[in-house]
Amino acid sequence: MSVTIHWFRNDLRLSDNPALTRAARTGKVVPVYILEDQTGKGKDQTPFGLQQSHAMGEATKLWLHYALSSLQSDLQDKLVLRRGSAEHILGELIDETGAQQVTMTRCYAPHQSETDRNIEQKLQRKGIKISIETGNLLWEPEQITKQDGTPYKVFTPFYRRGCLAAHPPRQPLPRPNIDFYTDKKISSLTIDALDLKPSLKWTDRVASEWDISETGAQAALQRFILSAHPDGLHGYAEGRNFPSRPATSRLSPYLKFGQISPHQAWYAADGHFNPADKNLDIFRSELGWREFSYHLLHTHPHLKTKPLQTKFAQFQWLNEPEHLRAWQTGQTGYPIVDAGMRELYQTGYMHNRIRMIVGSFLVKNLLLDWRHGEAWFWDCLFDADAASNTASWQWIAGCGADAAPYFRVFNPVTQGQKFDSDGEYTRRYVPELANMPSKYLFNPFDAPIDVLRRAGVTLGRSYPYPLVDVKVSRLRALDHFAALPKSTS
DNA sequence: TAGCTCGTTGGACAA
DNA sequence: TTTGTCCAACGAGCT
Repeated sequence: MSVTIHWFRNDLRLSDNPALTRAARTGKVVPVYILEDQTGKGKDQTPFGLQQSHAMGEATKLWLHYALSSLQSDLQDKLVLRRGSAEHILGELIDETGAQQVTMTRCYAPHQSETDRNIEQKLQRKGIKISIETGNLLWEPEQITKQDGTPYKVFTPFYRRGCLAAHPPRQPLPRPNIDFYTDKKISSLTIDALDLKPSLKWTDRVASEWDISETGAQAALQRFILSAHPDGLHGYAEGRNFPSRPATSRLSPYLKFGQISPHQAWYAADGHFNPADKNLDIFRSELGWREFSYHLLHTHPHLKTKPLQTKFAQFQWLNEPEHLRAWQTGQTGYPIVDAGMRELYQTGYMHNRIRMIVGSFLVKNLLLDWRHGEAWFWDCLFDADAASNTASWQWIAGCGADAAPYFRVFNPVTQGQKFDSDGEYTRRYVPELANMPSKYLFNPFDAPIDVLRRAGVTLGRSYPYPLVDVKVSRLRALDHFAALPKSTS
């Protein structure tokens, strides 16, 4: 009897899981999830005193709790849950089950790649076959290079000439039939014993906004593909810019945990859309951005802590903890920024356009280190991903892979007027401004006193004064950025 | 090697 | 109110 251990990691799904399919084809399967205690490991000290570790954020833990619970149910309660070092636990399980093979999906975070290499060597020495399959990226990071063999640094050529010209992504696989290895002596922890659910009050409310399961992921994808214009893929090119509309896929957390594969998302519109449809093209290019982030992380393992453009290492960020706290808690005095930061805290998610606005505000208007923003998102966002989160923060800070001019600074007032013109999104998350007329909703500090009075707003009491003036702080940012040395890495 | 084009998402201001 | 132009400048990527 041939026994294979499938080690679940960021591939918490049964369908389109090449490594699990391989295990199922070989014989009996022992599915295992190992919670590796990373606290205190992989710490990376930045020059600004920011402690950045690879430990899971609170939102990640909460999502994982529910994701494992649904996976356990999908696997008919056969998922073995353990806690500790993966190398040690895989060794234990091999001894207990007599498994001759381990399958797993490739992960790309630098600390994971290192662990994988060690485990691969040790298992091979024991005569165990190990299969690491590509399941979570459409193209392997090292596979896409320029003609001279070096990695791309600009998205468009990476995606158009690199990815699209290479080969189409493989077609998704069906859910395999699994013959489980069963033995009462194989012990497993309960999900509660993994202690992933933070004891904070917000957790249940946050989790109730999502169906955290593989089925939930597929349902989200179907809703997005089949929704009528402008609330789904049919109106994606334009609709995705408006935070009050349900016009984005909201697949990011599912992709992060592998409850859906990018291949499934890539091909889901086939049969419903013209292959040349602009909306489909833009949606796929968003999947391309995810690939690009992994490509950058692969070529720059210190992406989380070190600016990709080395000239930024000397940048003089301000040290203003009260400003950081006001940004985190949605008390900056700029309603669109505060709405975004409160959406993040209340739902574990933030609309993409709003992410750019709050990011630009932190880095450009407040001149605070982008790594503070990255760390806060890492803790609060369900979809916080080792590649996308860091690459995107570097992008908005201007120190990453963005060739655009440094003077691009988002104006939180005009962005609000443009993309939330009726104020629906902003009023939802900043209810103390619910009665402000739209004309002054995004800049209540400009409103005449009688307008404020009628809206029941007292600046400094019911809603804060702005932390900084956007015009003044924009010019200050331009000065700082212009002073950077010309030559770069 | 030289030269050319282009770069996810912008803002301010003038006409 | 809308549209066009400039900001001020450079590296990536390709031919």
